Amino acid sequence: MTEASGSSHTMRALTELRQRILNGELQGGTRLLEVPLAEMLQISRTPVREAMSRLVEEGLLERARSGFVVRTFGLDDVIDAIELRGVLEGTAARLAAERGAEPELLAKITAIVAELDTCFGEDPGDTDFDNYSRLNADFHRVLAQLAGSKVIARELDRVMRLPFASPSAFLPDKVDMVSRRHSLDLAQAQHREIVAAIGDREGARAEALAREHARTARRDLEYVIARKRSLTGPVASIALIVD
Amino acid sequence: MTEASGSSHTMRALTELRQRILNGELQGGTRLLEVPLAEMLQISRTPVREAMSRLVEEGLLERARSGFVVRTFGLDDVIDAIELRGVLEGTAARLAAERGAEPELLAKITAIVAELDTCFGEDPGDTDFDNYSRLNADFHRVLAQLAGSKVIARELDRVMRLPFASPSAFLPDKVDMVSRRHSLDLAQAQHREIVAAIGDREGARAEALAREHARTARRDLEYVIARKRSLTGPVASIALIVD
DNA sequence: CAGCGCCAAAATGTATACATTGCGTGCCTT
DNA sequence: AAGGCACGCAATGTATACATTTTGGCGCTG
Repeated sequence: MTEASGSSHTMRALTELRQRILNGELQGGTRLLEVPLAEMLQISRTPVREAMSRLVEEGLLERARSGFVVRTFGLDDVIDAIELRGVLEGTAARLAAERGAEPELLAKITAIVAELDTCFGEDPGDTDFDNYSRLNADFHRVLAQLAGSKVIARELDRVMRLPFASPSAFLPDKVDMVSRRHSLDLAQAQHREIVAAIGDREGARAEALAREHARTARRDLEYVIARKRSLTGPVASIALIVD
Repeated sequence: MTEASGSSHTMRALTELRQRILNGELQGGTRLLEVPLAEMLQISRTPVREAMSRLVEEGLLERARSGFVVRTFGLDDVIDAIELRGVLEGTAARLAAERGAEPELLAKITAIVAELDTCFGEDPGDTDFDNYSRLNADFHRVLAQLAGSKVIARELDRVMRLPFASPSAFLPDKVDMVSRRHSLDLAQAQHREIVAAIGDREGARAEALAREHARTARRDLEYVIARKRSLTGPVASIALIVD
């Protein structure tokens, strides 16, 4: 939605490179050379450069003395990114409460929380993780908007784009669904509380709750890392990064 | 220091454009066209593009559907940026206290605070604003490092680069030095308290103090805006922006 | 008169050739 | 043999020509 959908060469290079970085194919510190990449993608250096430039904006690459390198993330950085997300979401929640959130957005996030409930079946094995993941991402997106601040929403968006700061990154497919379900129950209760606090204009409480929510996510991540042998899919990068 | 010193065409364009944006010559929302800029700077479109791309990274420009526009900042955004800075510096201070700051950095920031004292002469009119401004920037830079987190330092750096979020942006030359001096006294007292709280490992207190410090900066800004007729120099952009 | 669609020109996207820079290697000098 | 200078390669920086997309306006039509 935020992404310009263009099918130009730049976009293809952007998508391709982003994927390879998130996959872990391109490890942190790897220098990206324009010519080999251009040859690999069968395009000229120009759109490659353009794509790399945008990946710097996204925080996945860094500019070196000359050229670009893949940004390095260690376990410490992962933890810090989640901490940061919690702080920013806390701020968003507090400001939403203090300044009074747009009723429309408040209704929207309430609806999302309600819909999240439908992902939880009777049986723990019955949880709709995919749907939860999508709705959870929506929750955090709307939360970012609730403060009604372009500046804050923008920085929050930046942080969430860091490959692991996203709250949906910790929902791997096949990992011990029963105990994951436990985490999600807790997270869902927190969603409810955060929205309630904003509705009640209790800024400080909303902020504290949002921070706690992120702390839960961090614990989830630590759990995932601890069992990373059984991981596949979108979190593979984390498994590689923290090796 | 962070800035690559290169004297290439790209760097020249970057410097030139940045200056014109901060000057207010290029107002928010202005679309930047490559060809006219290239002609103006007597260079080709390539380095112009490159420079604009980097200005997106700095947060001064945005990418539109196609091309670039100068990012728009309103008074609300200015306030939010300062709020955000306070939150991030608060986080840095808290983490520094919780995790234990590097003694070397702690010594460094203590020295900066001490040196800041030397800027205050007996007479209010005797204040060395320039030196204060420089040291104050150092204080905030070191504070950003104290958390020992690349991720947090990076985002904080981003926010501080926003033209007005920087705590040194509110020290215009000729404006009512006596009452400015009052603000600086307060700010300096806060500097001291923040460092003390970090040294004492009082995370929550350090966080609260850093936030309060930013709130002081916001009040300073509001004061500056209120009297903006008498402004010149680096804050001229604010005067334009909030008109 | 409003709305739709198409055309032209202006602006960006892309390719490619050439310039410059930085670094490593090897030879020459002492 | 060791040090330094120079040459050359490889990579990015820059210019420019060409392709594609976007946009705004004009005229047609309902």
